[in-house]
Amino acid sequence: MRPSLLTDLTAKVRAAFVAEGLDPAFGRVQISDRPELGQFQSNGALAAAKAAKMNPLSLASQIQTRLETDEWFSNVSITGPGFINIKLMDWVLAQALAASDAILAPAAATRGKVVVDFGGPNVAKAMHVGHLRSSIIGDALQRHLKFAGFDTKSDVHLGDWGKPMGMLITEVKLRRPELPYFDPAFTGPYPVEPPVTMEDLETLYPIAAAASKADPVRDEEARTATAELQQGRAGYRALWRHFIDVSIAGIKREFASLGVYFDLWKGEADVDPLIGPMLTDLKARGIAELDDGALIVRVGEPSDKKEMPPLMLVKRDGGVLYETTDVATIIDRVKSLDPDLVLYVVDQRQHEHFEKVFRGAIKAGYAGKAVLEHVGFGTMNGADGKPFKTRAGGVLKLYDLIEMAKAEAEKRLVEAGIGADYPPEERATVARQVGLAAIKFADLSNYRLTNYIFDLERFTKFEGKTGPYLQYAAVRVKSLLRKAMEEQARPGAIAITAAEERDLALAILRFPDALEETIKVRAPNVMCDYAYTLAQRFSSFYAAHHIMSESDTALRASRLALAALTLRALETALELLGIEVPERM
RNA sequence: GCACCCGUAGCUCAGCUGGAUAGAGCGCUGCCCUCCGAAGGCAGAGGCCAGGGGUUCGAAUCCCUUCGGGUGCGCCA
Repeated sequence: MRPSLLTDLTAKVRAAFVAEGLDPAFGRVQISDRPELGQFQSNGALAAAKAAKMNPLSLASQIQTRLETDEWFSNVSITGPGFINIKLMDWVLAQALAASDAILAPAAATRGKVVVDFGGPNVAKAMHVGHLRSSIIGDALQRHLKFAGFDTKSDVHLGDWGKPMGMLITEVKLRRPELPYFDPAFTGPYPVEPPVTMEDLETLYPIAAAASKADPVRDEEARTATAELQQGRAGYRALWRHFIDVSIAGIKREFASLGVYFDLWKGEADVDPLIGPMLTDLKARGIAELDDGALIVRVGEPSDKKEMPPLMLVKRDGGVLYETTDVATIIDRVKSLDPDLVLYVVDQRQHEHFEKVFRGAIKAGYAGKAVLEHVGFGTMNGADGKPFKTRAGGVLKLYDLIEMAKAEAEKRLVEAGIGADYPPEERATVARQVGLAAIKFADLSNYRLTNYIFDLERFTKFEGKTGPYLQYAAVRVKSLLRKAMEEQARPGAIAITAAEERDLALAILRFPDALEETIKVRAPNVMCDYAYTLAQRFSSFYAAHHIMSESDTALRASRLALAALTLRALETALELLGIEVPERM
């Protein structure tokens, strides 16, 4: 973990507690709730006094006496029942800022290996708003993990092996039975040209799904086709391969337009070869058992508040499920990557599924040293509070959502009179960056488990707590620094003198704490808050002190340096959230 | 029925490893551009933290319970 001002302070206060013969855990320091009393506070004396049956005020006083000898502190006071308030010398802030390069730079990968499983697009299905949260949150988390020094591998985990594949095969068969893929006597080679386009698949899938739901005969056909595909029927495999290839091309485009990156493009089908041996192994060791024709693993534990259904590996009809591929994927990842942690950024509604898979994998000894963790999230709802739908009641495609956001951003730019003189390409780029920032920040700034209401008009507003506001704040600093450059005004040594500088410095220096907290709770809204507070503090500073007209050149140089550092911290935070900052807007 | 998530300002949301006077944005009121980008800043009004019990010196935070909303519960993903 990278050190921060807060961790340094905690170390000092801990030392004071230890010197009093108390547990260092009591020395935890936090940002003060009462800024007029101090910049930081420690409430440890209260808890420590309780544990040691001491008087909290006299204990706090002893800690105070020890802390007062430290040259870092300009003031250590006690208020209330024993709160310790701390103010730092301004030179401590200046010194920390001078050394802040270390806290704002990415760390070398020394903290272990993490696999982040997110996105989860399905073959043949257009990506829709349901994929948005997983993609945005997962991407933000992988960026944070990489930056903080974890060897991180993201995997899109394509949905390419379940019953939807069987449904599609039967739908194509119904429409074009003459194709060689359906002729059992055909010995190949099968055509190289795909018989369907991405658009075809997107049309066919909902039809096939509806048919399956409405007609038990069709459903049975789909089930059979899925089983035959999984058992290796050549024509089906060849046709399925086309589905995959056509789909992946489209899916890659979608993720690229979102600015979301994956290290690995694996799918459920990739672990198919592992499934047979895995089932054999589980049966041989008596971990899996037959129950009513299906192969299951009982994963209930005595401590369960309610009965946990078993992990189902093979259905009565011989088909496997995503539970099966998920367990096999753990085997695959442990074998190829041997991670310390695997994060599954998937809708909270699948929580029980993951609980079963994790228990099964651990019971079978497949997880290696990896901690398996489901990072769930809530739904994105429409204005009515129900999961987001288009006006027509359908599912909104991700592509269309992005287009809407771009158009809305464009509208705002026109309203604000920005970019009228920009070249068309730059205008389009800025509209895209602003639209994406609006969507991403709105999504990420809510705690991931809460359901939130999607309101594009509100998200794209340039005022208030929005992505575009943060971009604006960063762009404004860039503009200031450009102007300084033109006027040959150079940044210099930072000296903290004014209240707004102090507040801004403290905000910048909180970056490592925001980073670590985001990772610890796997929740990017922490970093969103950091970025927003930082931008606000800068705005206050900027409004209170006119920099370029400052006649004291040392002071001007200091303030320029503070502005430059703010920009660096803000851009870094936004980058971790997957938000781009234009040069101007 | 059982389990999980949630209920905080008019609206949208933070805060939840217990700590002082519960925060932000929008909206509302009033100020601030002859000066670096006002998409901004400053100040203000607005809350029995769903209700009720309990633990504690101290509860929005932990426990129990009621009500209200969402989700899930063996052969879909």
